[in-house]
Amino acid sequence: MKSFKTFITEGGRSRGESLEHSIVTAINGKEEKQKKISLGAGKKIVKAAKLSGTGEVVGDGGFEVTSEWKDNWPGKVPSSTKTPKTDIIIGKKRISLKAGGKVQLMSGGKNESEATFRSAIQRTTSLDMGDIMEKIEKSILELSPAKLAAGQIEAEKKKGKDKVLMKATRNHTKLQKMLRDEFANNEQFAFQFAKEAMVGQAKFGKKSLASCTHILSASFEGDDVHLIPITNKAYITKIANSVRVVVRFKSASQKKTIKGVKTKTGKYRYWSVVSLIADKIVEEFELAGDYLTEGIITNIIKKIKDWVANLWTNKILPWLKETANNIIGFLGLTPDVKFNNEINWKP
DNA sequence: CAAAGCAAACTCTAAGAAAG
DNA sequence: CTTTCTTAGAGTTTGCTTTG
Repeated sequence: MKSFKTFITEGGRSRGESLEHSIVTAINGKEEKQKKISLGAGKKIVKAAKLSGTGEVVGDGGFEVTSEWKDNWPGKVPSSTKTPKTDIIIGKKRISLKAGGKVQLMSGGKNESEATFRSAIQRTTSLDMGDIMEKIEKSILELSPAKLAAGQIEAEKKKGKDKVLMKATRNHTKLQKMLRDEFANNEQFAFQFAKEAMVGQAKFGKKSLASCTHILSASFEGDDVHLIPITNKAYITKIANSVRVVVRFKSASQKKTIKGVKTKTGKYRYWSVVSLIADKIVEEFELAGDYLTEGIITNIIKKIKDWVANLWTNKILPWLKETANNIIGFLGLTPDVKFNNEINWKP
């Protein structure tokens, strides 16, 4: 018989968390049935991803952020922002599990967004970073910290009376457009921003248990399994290119406890967030093809050989001469991957 | 010890797209 | 032309930790 407490926590567990437990119990011996997860899903994932070693589910507590990250808060970094990217550890792999179709990579408030932005900028060497980046940063700094509105946010927006709320809303529109443009036009920036949101190396440090080394994606049924090391630039590029940037409010109803009963006051607290949403993460894997999961170099060479064989004579040479970027674009890699020393260009 | 603060899961909705 | 399906976008709830 399960204790009441166990019953409660199981009920309260999200589907993603349940799948974490399916996987971990599967690899540790006997898979335990989880709510909303069919028994066997964990085992299927373990097998398909070829996982080995002992598994554990990583809890929330006890992770510290780097000083680079801390700088973006005026005082203490709130512990609620310190959720690790790693969901489960199996053997030496620190795995972030992305289950189901839609995945939210981040949904950070002002300081979290600023921290992510800065870490991305610092890791971007692209030259075309004009004043747009300054504008974005300024806009991020204008994001709203939590405030209290008279009623529900949407209704207050319609009324238009709350000046602070209206100003913040205009800023959201502006910032969202700038970020979307930048994601579309500056591949390096998009890459670094999305990577940090997924992996957390700047936030927690490379060696921290809270930053992940692998992304594991699967359906809740245990199908469509992909285990990708975060060193796979082609994969992160794919995600960065398909991610949707959303700048918006989050809100929560204010509650007061009157004589032991929680009652809504009618007011709502709201704050700005920057979200990164990947809609069809599994399909992205399929589209990206097998060079994601297999030896990347081998497949690049194969790809080049096929390509060269077909097109060398009439198209390639002039095209190649035009700009090195064409090669990079074709391969779907980010520019700082060095590969041309090792490849025999002849078919 | 209530309230603030926060992320993430969960849920609803408006509006366009597709089907009948 | 009407109904149904899909989905982008947004609000709500949950479950913590920290603060005053």
